[in-house]
Amino acid sequence: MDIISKDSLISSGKFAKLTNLNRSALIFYDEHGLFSPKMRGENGYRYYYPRQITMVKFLTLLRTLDIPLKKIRELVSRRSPETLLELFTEQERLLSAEIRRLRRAKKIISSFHESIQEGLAADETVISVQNMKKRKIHIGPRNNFDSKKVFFDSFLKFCGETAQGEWSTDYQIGGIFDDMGQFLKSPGQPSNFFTLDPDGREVIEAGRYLVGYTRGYYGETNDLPGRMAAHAEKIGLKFSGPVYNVYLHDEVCVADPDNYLLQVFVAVRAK
Amino acid sequence: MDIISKDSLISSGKFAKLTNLNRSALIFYDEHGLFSPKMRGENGYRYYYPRQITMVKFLTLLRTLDIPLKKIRELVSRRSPETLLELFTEQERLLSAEIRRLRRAKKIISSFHESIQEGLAADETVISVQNMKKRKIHIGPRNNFDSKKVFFDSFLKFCGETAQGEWSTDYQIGGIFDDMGQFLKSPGQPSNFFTLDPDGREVIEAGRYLVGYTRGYYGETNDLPGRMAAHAEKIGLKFSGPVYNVYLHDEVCVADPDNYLLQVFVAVRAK
DNA sequence: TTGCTCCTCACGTCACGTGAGGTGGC
DNA sequence: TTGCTCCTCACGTCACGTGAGGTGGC
Repeated sequence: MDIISKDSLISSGKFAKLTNLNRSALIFYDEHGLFSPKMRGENGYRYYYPRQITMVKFLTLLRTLDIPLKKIRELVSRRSPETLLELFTEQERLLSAEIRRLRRAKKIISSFHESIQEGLAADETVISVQNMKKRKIHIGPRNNFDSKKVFFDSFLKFCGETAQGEWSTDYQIGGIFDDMGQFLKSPGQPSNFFTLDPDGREVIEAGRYLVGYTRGYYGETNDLPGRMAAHAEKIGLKFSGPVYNVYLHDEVCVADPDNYLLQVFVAVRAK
Repeated sequence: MDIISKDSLISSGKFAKLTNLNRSALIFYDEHGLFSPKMRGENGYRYYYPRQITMVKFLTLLRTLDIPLKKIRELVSRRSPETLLELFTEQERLLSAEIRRLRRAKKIISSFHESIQEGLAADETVISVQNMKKRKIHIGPRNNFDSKKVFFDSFLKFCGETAQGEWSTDYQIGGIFDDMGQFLKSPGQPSNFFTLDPDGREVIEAGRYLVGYTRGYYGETNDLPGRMAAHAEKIGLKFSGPVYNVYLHDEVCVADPDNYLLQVFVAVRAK
């Protein structure tokens, strides 16, 4: 209960408890000349005085604010209201930036979470018409699949270029084909890559889409293009606008490349 | 422009640029068996293949989400949609907790910012009536200033006890006196300490307060109590409710303890 | 005497970043 | 020949946390 010693000399262990600091932190500060006990016993014991709590409060406050010890050390002897206001203003900026970074991480998680779950719920055997909601995306430069370039050369180039710019390449990446004709002709070669970036400039419009799924490595669409075309024909729909390819399951959540889950969708209208 | 080599072998430097990773990170992953180039030249040069970008994207995504390499390593071979959903859910929690911590740090900064600026604007020579806004606080246990206990013993005890509980001792600390009589009688011995914690249970009510300032170390009020009593008498006000002591400038922003700036305020009414 | 507390090394953490010193390739 | 790129050590970072091995105090 009354852990304050009567003669006002406090051992390192007790002082640690009172200040809610780890004893090793106290020793660390002592060894690094930041904050030392007022007294040492003959046996080497560290003894603190109650009023030394103010220095501990100073240190723990600034550490709580993630201010590095180096800055704290510089500050100790130069403290002034003006210096502190300046430091706090700057630290506020750093904290805000870090919060933004973490929020972005959370957005990325949500985005993947949604895709992975959508993938788990998908029935690969079925081609169906679905209403899709509007999504923002960032579209990369037009791909150039000449005779020598293959899928991964273009993909790597897209990653390199988005990495150079301010665009995040962390969101899932998909491919766009100008129209169903192009997708049928060269299904492994999208005209552009895009990321499902919620801060992107471009959009995938909300609307009715014909949706199909297939499994396989990047660029492999198996018989899906043909099946989608046949299905549309059968139920009397015609395609409109670009064809989107999105990997709901990719290297992020599947170890075997042959099991990547591709979702293909394209807007449809009645004929 | 075309940094993709024609034979699809990419040196570590080029691959680093394409993936927007530092070359040293690539080497680090290689050395730690997380991700290695598909080929080594006879001279030891690392050569990557374009399709290795998928592994880099996997790694950088998870690192962006602040997932430690240890977990990533465990995950690599056990990836599945379910595992990933679980990991993401947990990481979301961690990120949220960290965001809360940083937000709290920002709140603390704002609080100090306000106090420090108020202190800079204060005129110590003047006692005045001011309208104060409502503030939330957390009030500690009642102090026990018996014959042997001095200011810092009580203060330390307060810090120790708030540290044990869920209360933050990082916000500024002030003292409360039951009424003006008690403050006049023993101005260095507040009946309770409190923190200016915006998540506190108790409040300082909004209203008209008589406000005075003085400089000095903790517990030193100089002639302020008397001056405040005299001033109230002179302008025909009577005191109501507790007397609050708050250090606008303390060890956080002032190196010399004799320059700590104390603000004292107490609600007043017309006689 | 038995715990409990205190001490001082010394090493581990985490994911790289940064030279130093030297070599290979166009 | 001159840069440029690549290599391999090896050490630094940051603020402690965690033993190991031993001693002091009630």
